[in-house]
Amino acid sequence: MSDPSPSSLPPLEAHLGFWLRRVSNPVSAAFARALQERQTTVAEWVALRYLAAQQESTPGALADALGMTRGATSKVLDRLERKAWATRRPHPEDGRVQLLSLTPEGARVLPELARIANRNDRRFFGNLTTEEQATLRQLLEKVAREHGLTDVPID
Amino acid sequence: MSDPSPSSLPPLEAHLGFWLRRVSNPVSAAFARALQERQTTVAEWVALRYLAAQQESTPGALADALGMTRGATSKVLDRLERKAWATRRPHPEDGRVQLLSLTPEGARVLPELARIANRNDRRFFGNLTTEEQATLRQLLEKVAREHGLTDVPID
DNA sequence: GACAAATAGTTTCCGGGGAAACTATTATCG
DNA sequence: CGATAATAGTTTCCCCGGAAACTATTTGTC
Repeated sequence: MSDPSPSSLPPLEAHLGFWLRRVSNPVSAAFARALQERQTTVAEWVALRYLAAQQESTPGALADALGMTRGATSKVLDRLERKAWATRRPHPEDGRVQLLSLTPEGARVLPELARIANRNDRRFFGNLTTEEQATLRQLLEKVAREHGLTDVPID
Repeated sequence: MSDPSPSSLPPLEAHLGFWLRRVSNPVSAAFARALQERQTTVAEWVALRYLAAQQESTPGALADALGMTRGATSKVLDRLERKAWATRRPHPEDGRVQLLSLTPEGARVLPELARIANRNDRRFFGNLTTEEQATLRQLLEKVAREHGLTDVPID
């Protein structure tokens, strides 16, 4: 808590950010490799889930939901459109806005992708008890909430 | 059954991997931006910290510690050497191995980088109680341990 | 109404990391 | 001993995402 003396060695204490990366990166990497078998990225999966829950959304709202920049989100939408899993069409009243829709084909692949996500989650967190899983989720949600990272669709 | 309507799918927020990414990515991104003021990446910071704790290590061991591929680790070492924060020298007995060392200059910048890391950690996790921080760390460590993602290697 | 500011989205450029090919050295085993 | 496998590291190629510049549209202000 109190800052150490300047002459002492640098505090090599494990930061929580370190442990988050330590766990999150391998989990996401494994998930990414699993999704690759369906030619899909993690961002595309999250975007698809969002579009399934939020009809008539926009790229800006999707960017907030993904926790990504609008530029990166634009490219995610390019890939989804190329696969015909989502569509963009102009807003009828505001010429700046694009309206997003999930295609039937996009909805069709969702269950398979969800299966991959479930498997990956079980693989990494299956050894935690139900209570531990709930605690971990609550703590992460608390941090997210207190930093405005909660633009997740409430379905 | 076979009703693939999106509402029948488990909610996206059910996955712990989702919440991990949700929190970890912004934390790491903010950290990366802060480190940029010292022309340093997150991987370089972790590598530096590792080299300070593990004298006479090797690129392979460092790769394991970073949770990165050997190729990526090789490039991290390139950057550290270019900044004269670390050195590579051939192993005297095994011609395949490189021995790594932290330079005095590298040791000198460590406290400043640690200060940035501390600030970032406080910013994101300062609102958690001491107990919550400990719990979060324990849970993350447990997941890491059970998947061979150990922190500092045991000699 | 005209012009500046704000908003939405896209594009361009660049850097970091993964996968796999590649080089070099050491270990294995017939 | 010699061929092959295994190990350590590096390099090459590619994809993804961020930052910032850019286009287009709408809003605000006088």
